[in-house]
Amino acid sequence: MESIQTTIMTLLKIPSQIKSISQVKQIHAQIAKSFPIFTSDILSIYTKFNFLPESITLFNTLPSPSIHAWKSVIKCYSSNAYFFESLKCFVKMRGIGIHPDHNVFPSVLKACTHLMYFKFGESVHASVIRFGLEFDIFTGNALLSMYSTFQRFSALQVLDESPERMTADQSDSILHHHNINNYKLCPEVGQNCQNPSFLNQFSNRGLGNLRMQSVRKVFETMPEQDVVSYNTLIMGYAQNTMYNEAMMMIREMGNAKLKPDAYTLSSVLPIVAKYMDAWKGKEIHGYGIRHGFERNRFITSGLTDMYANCKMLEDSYHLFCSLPDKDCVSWCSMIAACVQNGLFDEGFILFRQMLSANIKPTLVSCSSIIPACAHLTTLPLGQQLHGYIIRHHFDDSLFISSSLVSMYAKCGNIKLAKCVFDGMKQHDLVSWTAMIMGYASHGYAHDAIFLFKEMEMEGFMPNSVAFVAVLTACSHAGLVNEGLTFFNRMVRHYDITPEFEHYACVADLLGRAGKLEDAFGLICSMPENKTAGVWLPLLAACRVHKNVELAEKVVLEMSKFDGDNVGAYVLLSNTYSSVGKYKDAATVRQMLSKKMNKKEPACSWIRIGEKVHAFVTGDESHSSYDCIINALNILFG
DNA sequence: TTAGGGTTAG
Repeated sequence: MESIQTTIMTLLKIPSQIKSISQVKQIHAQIAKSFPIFTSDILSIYTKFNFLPESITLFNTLPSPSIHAWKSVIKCYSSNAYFFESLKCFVKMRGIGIHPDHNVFPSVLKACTHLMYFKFGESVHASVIRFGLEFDIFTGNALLSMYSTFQRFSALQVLDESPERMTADQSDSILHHHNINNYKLCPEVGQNCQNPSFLNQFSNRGLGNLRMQSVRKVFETMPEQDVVSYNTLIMGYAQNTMYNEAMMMIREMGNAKLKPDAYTLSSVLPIVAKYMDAWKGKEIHGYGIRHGFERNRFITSGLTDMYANCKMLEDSYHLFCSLPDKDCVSWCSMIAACVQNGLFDEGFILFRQMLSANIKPTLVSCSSIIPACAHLTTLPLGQQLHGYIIRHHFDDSLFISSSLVSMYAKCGNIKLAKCVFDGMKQHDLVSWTAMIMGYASHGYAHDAIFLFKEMEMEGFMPNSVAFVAVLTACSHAGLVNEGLTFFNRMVRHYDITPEFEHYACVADLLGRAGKLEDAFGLICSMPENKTAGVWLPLLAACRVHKNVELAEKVVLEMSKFDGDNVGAYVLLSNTYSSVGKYKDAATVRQMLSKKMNKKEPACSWIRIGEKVHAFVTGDESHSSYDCIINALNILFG
């Protein structure tokens, strides 16, 4: 008996010597029989292994759990992502008058952060101050993380309702006299963040800046900061698109003699990707290799994404291939890299390879590959994916629904697109825009405009993409006044700087309506990006309205940056022909035939059944070539 | 004891 007791005492004093959960269970069984006084120690060992069911069962057998037992179970709940239960336990503990300590607050604050319990988190902060633990580095870091997360949603309230202004008695009474069930998601955050007016609020970068200042204040009031403190702030800046500030923090980190770790690198990579700074990205990659982070999953996925964003797909793929154990995120990063760079077939090949490697598609991988179905107009594949999505209950996701709406619209089935849109429990700006664009591309301009106005009435503030959609609708339907009104509202009311796409839509709209000089003037007023995409529709309009003089001016403008544009010469030649200037048309055609040799011919294709039929200019190799030509002759009379 | 990845609309 004595020797068993000695062994158990030794193991309990050095729990790190216990190597498996079965050993814990053996010790537990022995202690439960002989030494119930050690039950609390066994509980802490169960929680060390994050073994939740055993921890809870054991905890429930304790007649009056100690602070040690309470904090073990609170931590265990939090570590297993049972955040609500963790907070309930914390409230119960406070309710019976047990004082929390520096071990328990980080777990509780983590639970508040994940649940987005904004006001409850503030009360916990007040309690931290009441117990004099605000200078504990772990608690401080947990607070920093909590406010950094909250700031993305409603951190102005952090500034206005700082718990530092509460008295100790106030904070204590909050945690003593409330019911955790009253702390459902506070209205500004969490699931309800789809609330449009709220979205509008935090889409403003200026406010985001102000919010991060409050997080920075928490950082500065900490008596000391470690790597976690810096990383938390850097992540906060990065997630708030305050990239310069994030980079500044890395420099400050160096001044504080702290070395960037894997967390730091994975926070910086999205910034480098955003700025398409491949040189800096390579530098980070090298630093990662030198410091042993080469296999870190967060870094490898960040690098894959960064290289893809910098249009260095080969580097992305090389890195991806070098990974010995690819998880679903590795696959998804590479698939998304292909799809976002227009390599839709390659995206599909990888998707199939992922399935062969027994990696099941997740919600995210599904939403990455659906746009490939949309662009390749492969409806059967898209429908198969939709079936999979329904079977796996991914269809509640806004990402999934928006991509499905877009896919069905692009594949020609606007009714199914509307069906998915109407079936959504809630909409966001992206899903509204997908549906508006669907209507616009199908020529249902009035439906698109109606939906755009409905979206505004619902309180959503349209962004530049939503305006592209509604302007496309106006352009396709020739709704000149409506289009110009939307364009002006975008600039004056919503303060959105027009981009290439907006100019292209309006120029096209004016051109189709015969207001050729207005269209020319608008394009000339563009500050940059006067590329072929914006001139060609005007040139097409010149042909329709037989305006040779303006067509020549347009081609002259285009020759300043794209002298070999075949489309421009075809349209100019056709414009000459339309007014009977056949000699000029022939001259342009001669020039064209010389340029054609330098150009890769365009290709179009159609899917019939399971087969894709592709056609290239001048290619007569298709087996049904004669039938196709006969059919075309019938169609064109 | 505290911090992190891939996704949707042009």
